Amino acid sequence: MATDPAKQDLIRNAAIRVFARKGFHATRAEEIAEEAGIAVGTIYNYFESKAQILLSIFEREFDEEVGLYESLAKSGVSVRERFSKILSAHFARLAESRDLAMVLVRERYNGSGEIGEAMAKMQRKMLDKIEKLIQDGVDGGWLRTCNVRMVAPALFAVVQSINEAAMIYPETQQKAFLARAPEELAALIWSGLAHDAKGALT
Amino acid sequence: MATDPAKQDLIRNAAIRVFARKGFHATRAEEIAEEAGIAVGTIYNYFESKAQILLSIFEREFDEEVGLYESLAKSGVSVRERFSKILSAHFARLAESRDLAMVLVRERYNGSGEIGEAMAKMQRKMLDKIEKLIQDGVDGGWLRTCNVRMVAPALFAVVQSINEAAMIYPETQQKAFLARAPEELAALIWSGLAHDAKGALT
Amino acid sequence: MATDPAKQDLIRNAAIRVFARKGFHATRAEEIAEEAGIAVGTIYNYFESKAQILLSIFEREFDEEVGLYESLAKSGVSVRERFSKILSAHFARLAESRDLAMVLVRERYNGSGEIGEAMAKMQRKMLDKIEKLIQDGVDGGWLRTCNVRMVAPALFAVVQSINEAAMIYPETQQKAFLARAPEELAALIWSGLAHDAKGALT
Amino acid sequence: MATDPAKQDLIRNAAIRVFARKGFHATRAEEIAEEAGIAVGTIYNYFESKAQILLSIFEREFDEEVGLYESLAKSGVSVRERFSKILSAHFARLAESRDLAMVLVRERYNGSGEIGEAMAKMQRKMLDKIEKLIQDGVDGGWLRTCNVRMVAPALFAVVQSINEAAMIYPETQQKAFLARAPEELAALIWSGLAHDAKGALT
DNA sequence: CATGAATGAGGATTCATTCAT
DNA sequence: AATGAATGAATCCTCATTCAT
Repeated sequence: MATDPAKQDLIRNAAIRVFARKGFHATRAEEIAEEAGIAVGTIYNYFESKAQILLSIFEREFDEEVGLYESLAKSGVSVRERFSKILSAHFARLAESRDLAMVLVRERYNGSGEIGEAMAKMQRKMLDKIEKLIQDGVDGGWLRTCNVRMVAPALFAVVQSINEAAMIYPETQQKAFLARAPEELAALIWSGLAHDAKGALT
Repeated sequence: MATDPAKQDLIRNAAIRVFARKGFHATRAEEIAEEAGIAVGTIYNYFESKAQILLSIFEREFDEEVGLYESLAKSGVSVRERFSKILSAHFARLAESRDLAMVLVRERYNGSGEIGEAMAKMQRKMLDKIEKLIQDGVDGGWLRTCNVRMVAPALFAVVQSINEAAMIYPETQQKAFLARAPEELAALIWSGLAHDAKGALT
Repeated sequence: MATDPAKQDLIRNAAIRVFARKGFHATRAEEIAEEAGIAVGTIYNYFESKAQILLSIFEREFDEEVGLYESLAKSGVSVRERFSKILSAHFARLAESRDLAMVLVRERYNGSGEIGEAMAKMQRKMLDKIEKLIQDGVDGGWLRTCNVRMVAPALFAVVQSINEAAMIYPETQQKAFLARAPEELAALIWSGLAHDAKGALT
Repeated sequence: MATDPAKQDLIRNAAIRVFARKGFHATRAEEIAEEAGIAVGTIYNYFESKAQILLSIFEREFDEEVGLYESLAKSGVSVRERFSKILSAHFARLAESRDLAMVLVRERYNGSGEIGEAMAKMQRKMLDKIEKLIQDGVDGGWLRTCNVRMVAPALFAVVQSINEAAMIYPETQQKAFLARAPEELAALIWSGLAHDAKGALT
């Protein structure tokens, strides 16, 4: 089992492109290899299975996002700013790679067996972070009292809905969505949660 | 190709249960037949393919939901009440069948080829309805001005997020989620969209 | 999983022929199917795996042989006659199917994992029977005292050596071997090779 | 193609250990390399293929055994002593390496194609030697008249049966088997099993 | 000579779908 | 219409072997 991280990235990124085009299940290992410009066998020098590639795509994304949450939690910035930062960072990443965004949305529940477990675990961890963020806001008086276990997934979903919208609407409208997304969503979320519902996040 | 609707339902409902348990791709036609208490071959007297079963599950759901929208649009009730009615109806259906809810969320993007097209089309249609609902609210002064193309999917996502939350959190907590969902989500959505953000939907 | 025993036999016998020709490992599932005049998939309606076919070949043989031992044990015939009967029966079966004989010899240790375990278990069971047969002979005064745990496998091996010999020597000499085998082996086992040995088994 | 005999031995011996553990077919070239403490590629500097390693294991063994026969044939010792010497030498080698013994028994028929031919050829050659040994005994009046083409493989098998017995019975009983083997087998071969046989080989 | 990552042919197994009964 | 055994295309993954470093 080889471990060169550059080649792992090569394969992972090729996989992202093909998964985005055809979906995880419809993608054959050969196609990933072709896209990466390598032989099929090489894939299996770097990943245990096709499913593991998918998992590693999610892991990498979640690690980064969770990392952001944790660094913000330590940074002492206000909850209001944390929301801003997170939304900006999130959509910046999405803008970077439409393919990645597509895969993250489409294949969220496509793991099965061990991989499915691992992916569910990651999502739970992610939600825990969001819950904590909201709870901090409530405790600090920035946000109204609410059921965090319910609001957290709702926020998570709202943010991801932009991806979904972009996928469903024609290609030409995708850019516009992403550009306006942070502002619009912030307004939606904030006005819904602000203690006295006074104004948007801006 | 036989058309007895009762048997079609038998098969469709069996499929919903198995898809919920194992996911669309991991489900074999044989398993659906077993669950329905019939032979594999019989499935193909009522559906062209496994994918068509999935499509028909979505079609039925979307038809019902879209029907509700349309009847509400003609009924002349206020936008505020329309939201109420839609959320109630939606969660009533979810409460009826957790399995159905699970399938609707998980398999949203699992169609490929023709079936994928058909499913995307349905979702677009659904969003159109929601957009129209919001636009009506804005035009009537009930809702603040917003980008409907963006807010519509967000609302759609918020509502579905409850399903996702229920799936990710352990079984024991699922009941509680569903019980509180309509109230909590209404508050979230309404306070976020109401023109002067004055109070919750209730 | 279908269970028609006739078709199971069809497949098993086809497998015996191909295994004899090419060896277990060099035989592709497709070849067995072709030989049986069916499609590959059908094999897997009747056997869990290629290895299971091999196991089932051995099981059937061992069951028959063990059955013979058990019926002889209950029959009250002398040990001397038991040897006679067993040798005759054994070589009669071999004469029936050279392919089967070949497979039984060649693939004795080719199982691995679970199948390997199962095959080793069968051989142990077989040896137990032979040990018991010899012990009875010793207890009854027909045979000299000896280490049954050692002599049993030796006898087992002697009998099987005829197969091996037939495999190694050219085809034309195979018939002759089998015809003379029971007599010659009985003499060897009973009296050894020393010039002044007492007499053959008859 | 390198020819350092020390490294060839290193590889061959590593292969013997792994073949004994997992069987020839289940052993990957990589595992042999690991066991030998070298890289996979190195194996192919010393052997043409994995099958060639197996062949070379057999060749070495057979050469030694055949050499023994030939030196005995020239030495003028009695047939009775030749048997003694051969059995002692054989079991001495077995005692030295259980792994080797295991491989010799298990993989006897696992060659295919050219390697299979070569291995069969060696076994034929071996049997020729044994046949000659027996024939000499018969001609010299030491052994009773018998069908040498049949008795030779039987003797060969009897001796190897000890390996098989050791493999099938649990590890703890293996030592005991080997210690008593020469005596017990000599008795069996020389005098058979009949109660009134004349006497053991020594 | 040694290395070990890259290669890609090869094969077992699966499973949606068909169709003879 | 119902059945379920038969079909065989499809695909993941393995692993012996090569060869650039």
